Amino acid sequence: MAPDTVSLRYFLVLAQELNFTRAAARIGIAQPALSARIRRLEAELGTALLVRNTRSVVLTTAGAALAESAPPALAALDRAWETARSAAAGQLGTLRIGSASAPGPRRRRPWWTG
Amino acid sequence: MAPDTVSLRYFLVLAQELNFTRAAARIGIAQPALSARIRRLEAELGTALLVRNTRSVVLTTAGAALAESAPPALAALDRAWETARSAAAGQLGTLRIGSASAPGPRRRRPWWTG
DNA sequence: TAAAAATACTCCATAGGTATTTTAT
DNA sequence: ATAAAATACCTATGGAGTATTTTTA
Repeated sequence: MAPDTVSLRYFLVLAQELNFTRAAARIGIAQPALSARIRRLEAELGTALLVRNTRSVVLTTAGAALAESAPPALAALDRAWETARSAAAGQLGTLRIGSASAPGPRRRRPWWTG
Repeated sequence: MAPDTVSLRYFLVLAQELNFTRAAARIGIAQPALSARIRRLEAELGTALLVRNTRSVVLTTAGAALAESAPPALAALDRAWETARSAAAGQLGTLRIGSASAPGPRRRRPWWTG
């Protein structure tokens, strides 16, 4: 069974940064917390995702494969989630015509959006 | 952000059974634990997924939408997970020709496979 | 020697369990 | 009266934090 999505999303940030300290900062947790997450994730998978020492962090084959295949799956999951939200909204039958297509305020992309 | 997949999978079992007691038994947890899970899931989503009383459990529009859209997303996630596993195996370069296509022992499908 | 990951702890929130109560037919 | 969901309570574990240590270029 696939792991909890949070660890997976953390891993994807790390796969971009290839630096635990920076990735942890970007996510907003402490570096040891990220280390622990990744360790648990690897334990669950049964394989290393990254090879690290104090000077470099590189993806293993498994890590690269996951970094490539996970994002679309997570996106699909997020869409499913939003589908449920909008279905609930649709149920109410409320349609604000005036603001429906008006763009909202610009926000900085959160860490979990790749 | 989409929730942890465990709650989502529990919900999908419940959406099939439409009975907390039976769904909990099928999953392998106690009924109150499932009730709590679903309550938290609904809180996170911000909408009810099911309308229940002691005599009936029915999906809301949001619940039905989620029950429909979540399975393919979860399947994609499981595939991503397996991809990483097999990439790791591939890395080792080990190919047992004799048993590669031989079917393994038959197992009962676990609860999370729909 | 400096930068970065790992380790060692402490703390709290979450999720599970059992026992019991409430509710609707 | 009964079946099923909800509530109450307790416990254990996971995941976070801070402080420190280890490692290697």
